Amino acid sequence: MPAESERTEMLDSETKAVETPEDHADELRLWLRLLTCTTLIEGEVRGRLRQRFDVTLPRFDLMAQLDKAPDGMTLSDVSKRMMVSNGNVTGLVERLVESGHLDRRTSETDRRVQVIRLTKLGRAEFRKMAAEHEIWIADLFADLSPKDVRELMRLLAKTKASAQKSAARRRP
Amino acid sequence: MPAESERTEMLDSETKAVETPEDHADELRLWLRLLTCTTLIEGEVRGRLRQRFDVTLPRFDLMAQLDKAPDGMTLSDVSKRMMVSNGNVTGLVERLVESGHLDRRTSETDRRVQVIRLTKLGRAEFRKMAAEHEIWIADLFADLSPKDVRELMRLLAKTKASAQKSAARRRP
DNA sequence: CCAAATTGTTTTAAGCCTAAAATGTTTCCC
DNA sequence: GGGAAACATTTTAGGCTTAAAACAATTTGG
Repeated sequence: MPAESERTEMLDSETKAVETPEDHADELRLWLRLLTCTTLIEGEVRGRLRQRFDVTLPRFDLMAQLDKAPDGMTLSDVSKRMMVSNGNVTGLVERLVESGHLDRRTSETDRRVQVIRLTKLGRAEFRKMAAEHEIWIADLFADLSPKDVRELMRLLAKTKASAQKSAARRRP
Repeated sequence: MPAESERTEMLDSETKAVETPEDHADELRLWLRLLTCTTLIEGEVRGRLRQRFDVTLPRFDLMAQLDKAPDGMTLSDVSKRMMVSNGNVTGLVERLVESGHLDRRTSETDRRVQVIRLTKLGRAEFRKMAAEHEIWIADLFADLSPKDVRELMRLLAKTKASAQKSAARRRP
């Protein structure tokens, strides 16, 4: 009679005080695997963007956000969407304005706010890159069946929700 | 009669020249979700490490590698395991030697090679951090059932293999 | 109205990270 | 043995990233 109890209350007597350190090895392994996958794919995409278009991944990501927002976005919005710090966006935008890919203007109605959008050049270049990028991604995931993809989507949605909940517990 | 053909050869006549751009939106969404999960969890872990132990995530990761190798590792080994550039490891190690967490020596048998290992201090501090870290991870994944965890492990293994294959196709 | 709180952005200081070139060492193989 | 190739690491130059502090503008509540 094995005493296996996965993720349930402990059943032995005097249970409250026992404080058995639970086994979290599986979750740890899962996290490392998740990280490996992301690092692997991200590195591959980074390299291809550099070789093929001489552009960095963060610049591409920022342009991708703006491509979805024809009327532009504020720096804060971009920062939240990209999940990076405000200061990070400031520098990134500076360089992309410099290179002629972005247009930046102060909001008429709130002078704190900077609104940025893709220039014509920026949009054209992004579209070209995005078309190839999509193919790279498809190739990187090529061995997953449509069912695998659906299932992964579902489980990652659950993962995201779980992590957000955990983060919120700490930072209410 | 829907013309849906998921991930199969195209069946229309004159097929070779047609070059229909396939739809890769699902894979793209999957990649973005994967990236979101990783960024979310990584950011959370980074913040907790900083607040709780005043240590950076890369330092923690490097120590984690060394903790598994009591006899030490070469810089190349570390670099491969962590999937970061060589130069990156050089700097990271410099700072950790400086702070007394790492010991570095030139190999007796091959003077090109630097072997690094945790010092007593480094190991002790790492163990303390790792214990809490494991709990954080478990909490971040807390809403996944054991079955979810197994299933995610399986699908991510498949993903990793697929991505590696794709990367190898490009860089033979 | 106006001080305090909030919000949006930039600045700062430090560290992380990469790709590519440079340096030093060993191995290969003729 | 000796030159070429391979290997391990460091250096370089530039960019990315963060947390925290500083600054600026707006909103809020007495």
